[in-house]
Amino acid sequence: MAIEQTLLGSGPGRPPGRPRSERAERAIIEATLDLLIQEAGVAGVTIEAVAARAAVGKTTIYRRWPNKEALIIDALATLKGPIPDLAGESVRDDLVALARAVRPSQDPRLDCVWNIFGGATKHPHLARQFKQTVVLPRQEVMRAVLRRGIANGELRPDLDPEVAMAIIAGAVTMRARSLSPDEDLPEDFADQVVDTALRGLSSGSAPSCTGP
Amino acid sequence: MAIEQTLLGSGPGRPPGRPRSERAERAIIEATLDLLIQEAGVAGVTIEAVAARAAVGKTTIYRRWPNKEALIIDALATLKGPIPDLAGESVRDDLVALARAVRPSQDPRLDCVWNIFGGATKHPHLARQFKQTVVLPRQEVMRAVLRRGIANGELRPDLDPEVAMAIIAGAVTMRARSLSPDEDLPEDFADQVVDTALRGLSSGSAPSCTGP
Amino acid sequence: MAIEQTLLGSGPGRPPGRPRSERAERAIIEATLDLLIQEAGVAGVTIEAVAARAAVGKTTIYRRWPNKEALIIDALATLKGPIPDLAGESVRDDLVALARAVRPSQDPRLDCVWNIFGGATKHPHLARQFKQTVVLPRQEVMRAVLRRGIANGELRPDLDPEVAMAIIAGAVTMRARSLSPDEDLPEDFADQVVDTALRGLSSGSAPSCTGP
Amino acid sequence: MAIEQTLLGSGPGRPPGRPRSERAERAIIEATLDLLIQEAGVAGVTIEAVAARAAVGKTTIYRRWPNKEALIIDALATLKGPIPDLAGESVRDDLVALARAVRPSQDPRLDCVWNIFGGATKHPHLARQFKQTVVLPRQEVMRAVLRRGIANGELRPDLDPEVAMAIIAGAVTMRARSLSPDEDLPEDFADQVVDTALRGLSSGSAPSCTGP
DNA sequence: ACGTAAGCGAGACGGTACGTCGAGTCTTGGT
DNA sequence: ACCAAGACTCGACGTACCGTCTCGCTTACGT
Repeated sequence: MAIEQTLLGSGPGRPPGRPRSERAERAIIEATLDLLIQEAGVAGVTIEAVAARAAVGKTTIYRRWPNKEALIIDALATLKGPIPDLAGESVRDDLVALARAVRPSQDPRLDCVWNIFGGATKHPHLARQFKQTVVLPRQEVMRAVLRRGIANGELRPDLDPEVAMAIIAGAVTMRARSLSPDEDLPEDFADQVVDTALRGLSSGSAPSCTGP
Repeated sequence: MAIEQTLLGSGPGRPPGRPRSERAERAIIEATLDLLIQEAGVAGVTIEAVAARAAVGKTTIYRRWPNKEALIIDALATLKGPIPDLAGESVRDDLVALARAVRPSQDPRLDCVWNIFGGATKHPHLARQFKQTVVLPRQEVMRAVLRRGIANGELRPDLDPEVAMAIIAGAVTMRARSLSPDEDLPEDFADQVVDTALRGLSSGSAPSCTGP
Repeated sequence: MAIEQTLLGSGPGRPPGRPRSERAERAIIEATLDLLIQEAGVAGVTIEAVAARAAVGKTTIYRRWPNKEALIIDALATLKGPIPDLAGESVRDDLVALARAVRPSQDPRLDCVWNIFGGATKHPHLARQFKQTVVLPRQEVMRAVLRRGIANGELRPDLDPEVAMAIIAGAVTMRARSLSPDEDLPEDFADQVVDTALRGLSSGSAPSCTGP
Repeated sequence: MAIEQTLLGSGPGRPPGRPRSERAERAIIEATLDLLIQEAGVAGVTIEAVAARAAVGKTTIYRRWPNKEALIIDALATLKGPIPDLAGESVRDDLVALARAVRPSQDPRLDCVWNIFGGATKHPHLARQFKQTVVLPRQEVMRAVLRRGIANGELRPDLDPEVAMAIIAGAVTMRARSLSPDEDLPEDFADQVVDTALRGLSSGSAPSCTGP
């Protein structure tokens, strides 16, 4: 999401002038994340503090990101673990894998991102961009899994994938965000959620049982 | 959550001096909410702007709330509609009613609150307080409904109420927060979620049927 | 030259709100002058340094002066000694008194002002204002003395007061500005200049002698 | 005052490598002067602006001048017209010629220089250098003229050349620096000053006339 | 003809200071 | 004891230049 050093269609040639320092870029991201956890929140992240900790001029930060929010987003995006590889056999197992990836339990910093981009924020433009690059790809994968389940009969044929997605992803994130900073999600919470959702809450589960 | 005009054991008598202006208090809350929606975000809410718009001195605000966050929480708490009265007959209907109340669809401002208090925030202390006063009471009601359902056989006996709560509340809020500012939740989303959750996602719903 | 706390025709009543701190104002001016001499130049005067040394917020400075230059001018204007009282008997003695006042020898800081406001500067507006408040009044006094001399016969009747002013004031300031920072004007330089100017440089002094 | 491309005793041979571009040097000086007048002040002269306007890299400037001040001095030194050729007959005429040269009326940019180097400045070192190369040579010429006048009887024998110099040069520069940017010195101001100074201000001019 | 040494435009680098904004506190006179 | 107004200190914001440092390229000589 950082400002790209544009080439303007001039072909593959390097742009003129001194190239940007990769070292600086890394140091800035690192410093940002450090401050996020150390200061326990977005409020503690100051461009000036980031610059100082990364031993970098403020200019060098602003050359890459237009403002503080954008920097934080980018920093958090690097935290968001990769989309997990799915076994592709059992739909249930794939859903559990995805649910687990919502919150890689080892990194509590990730949660911040959800506080910054919910609905109304200071920078709706960036929120949109964040959704594009981080949220949507994951949703797409889950949607595919759900469709596969519907197609191969593992899931009900009349299931609305959007509702199902909201249920699984929503349950995990909601639970994650109600944790204290020191707590952590129970190891098997993703499993529980997926199993419970698959089975259904009601004792009857009528429709599918009342089949002929 | 506002600072109460303390009595400190001085008996039941009115505190001395001029009483606080109710008019000012209302104007402040109103101004805060106006700014929240008008500026489309927490960032646009400035104590100075609130004071100006409410035609009130900054002092008058700080006399009542210790800081900006507290004011915003309080303002949002007034938005959060009351806990709905439940018919108490069908567990399914009660759950739908609660799910609907998560997001009184007429007021998009409500969403902000979830952005402010997720996990790591600037003021964990206030987040905790917010949870106490706003979130927990609602959870308690839902938990009661779920327990009732388990007890009377409408829901599976082995259901974990926490997981169920995460599923229903999570699905609705997750969906709400992925809306554009102008969109709104589909009228019957809460119904869909509850019905889907009750029924289960899987086609088999085996476990409960295969009981001896 | 500072920004006045305007009353806008509201009569003699005090403006509302907390009044500006005289203590702060004095401290700011003092700090500015200290830095001017200590750092030996305008370049060493930083708003941030002034604020720090005066134990004052930057805002408090900017509330009173629109920018750095204006502050420095005002600070220097306080240095510029008052217009001396003139005996009013001998024109020669009055001119010497005025010439001496151009540069109150005890204060080398004064010179800076001339470096800031000569002709072309960053802030022509302020330069004009400075001329109005500081330079013109002094010129007026000297002009009056010269006119008196022309009228009462002490000076030539065909003398152009502007030229005479340029000669006397110019000679002193030029000499002053070519001093090293540690040097000082010779005690009696003003006397020498006035006497030399009165007498004339030429040995003949013809015109006035060759009169009939 | 520019940094010379040093030879270090290697004889008369050209230094190796690509020689410096004269075109760049000229463009830099031109750009500097343009900015000086266009922005009406030293403050508007930015190395970056100069580089941009001269279509030159900043490096190319810094290779030649150690800093901004030095560049400006050098630029202004090119403006300062050459020391005029003096007829050498009438002392009065020579003084007028020199007085005129103080401010070649066609170029208002020249004045700036006096604003930069008066007494206390940012770079006393450079001010000294400027005096050495620009001011002193002119003073020397004027001093010689004055001495010649004293010797050949055109000027009073007891005249102090320093005082006389201050009077003539001071009068012209003082008058010049009190001009608006659009005004210009009256054509014959130098003449007036010299004549007035020679004649003396006083009506009596006694001393030289009352000689035996 | 070709290598080598220095110049060139461009632009990123670490800094310092700018002038602005807002937070939360303090101080007036008036209700 | 309250109120509005507005000044107070403090600290971060995002911008502009400074003077330095690479980049890849372009001269011009001395082999």
